[in-house]
Amino acid sequence: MKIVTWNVNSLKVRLPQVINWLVAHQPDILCLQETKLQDEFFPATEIAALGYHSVYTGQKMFNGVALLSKQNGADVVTAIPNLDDSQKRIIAATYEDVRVVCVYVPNGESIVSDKYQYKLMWLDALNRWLSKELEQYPRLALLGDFNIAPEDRDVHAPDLWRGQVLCSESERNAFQELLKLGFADSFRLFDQPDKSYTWWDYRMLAFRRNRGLRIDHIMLSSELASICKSCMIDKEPRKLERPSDHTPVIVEIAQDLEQARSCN
DNA sequence: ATGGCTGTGAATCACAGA
Repeated sequence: MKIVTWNVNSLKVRLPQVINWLVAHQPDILCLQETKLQDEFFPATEIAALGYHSVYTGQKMFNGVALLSKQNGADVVTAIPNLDDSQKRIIAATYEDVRVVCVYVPNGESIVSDKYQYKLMWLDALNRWLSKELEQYPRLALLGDFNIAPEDRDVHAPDLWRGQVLCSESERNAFQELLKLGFADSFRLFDQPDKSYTWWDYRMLAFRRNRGLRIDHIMLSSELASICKSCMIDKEPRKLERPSDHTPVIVEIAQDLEQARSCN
C-alpha cells in the first residue's frame, strides 16, 4: 500500500500537477492539504475519471483537506471531536484495516502570535483524540503538513531558525508527544540523504539553494511502522512551473511482516 | 537585510502562508 501526503497550496492551481502525479505514481491514498476550495468546487469528477474516490472538507480561501483513494473509504471524519474549530484542517477515513488521518496543522505565524497559541492548543487536542483512536485502530497513519521541523537536521540553517515558529521548543515538544503515543516518524526509519526537506520558500531562490525545512511528515503507529518498506520525499514536482512550495512524501507499507522482510 | 514570492478575493491592494 502506497500512501502519500502533499500540501498543494491551492488544488485549483495545482490540479493538472496532481492529476499527472496520480497517473504516474498510482498511490493507493493521496492526502492533500491547503486545497483552498469550498466543497461545491472540489474537482471530484476530474479525479473520478482517473479511478480515484474523493472525500474532502474545505472552505473559501484557506485550509481545506482531502483524501483521494483507489478504494472507497469508510467512517469519514472531518473534525477533531469536541474541538470547537471553524478551520477545515482534518479528514480521516478507513481503508481496509488502515485508519488514515490527514492533517493541516496551523502555521502559528510567530511565537508571539495568537495563532501560535491556537497551534499549540490544536496540537494538544489532536494528541488527546489520537490517543483514543490508536486504541480503536492499531493500524493508523497520521500524515500531513505538521508545520514543525522536529530536529535541527530538518532545518537548512538551524541557528537562524532556532526558537522561531516551526522550530520552537514547544512545537517540537508537541511533535515528541505524538511520538510518545507510539507513532514513528517514518522518514527516520530509513537512511536518508542529508539536508532532506519538504518545503522551500518561494522567495530568494530557496529551492535552488536547498534552503528548506522538513515539515511534512508521515507518522505510523507501531504496527504499521513494523511493516513499512520505505519513506521518501519526491522533489520532482517542486521543479515544475508554478509549483506548490511543498513536496509529496511517500510511504510504502507491506501487507504483513513476512512481506515486509522479503522486501528488505 | 523584516525584504523577498505565491494564491485568493477584491478592485490595484490586503492578508496569509512558512
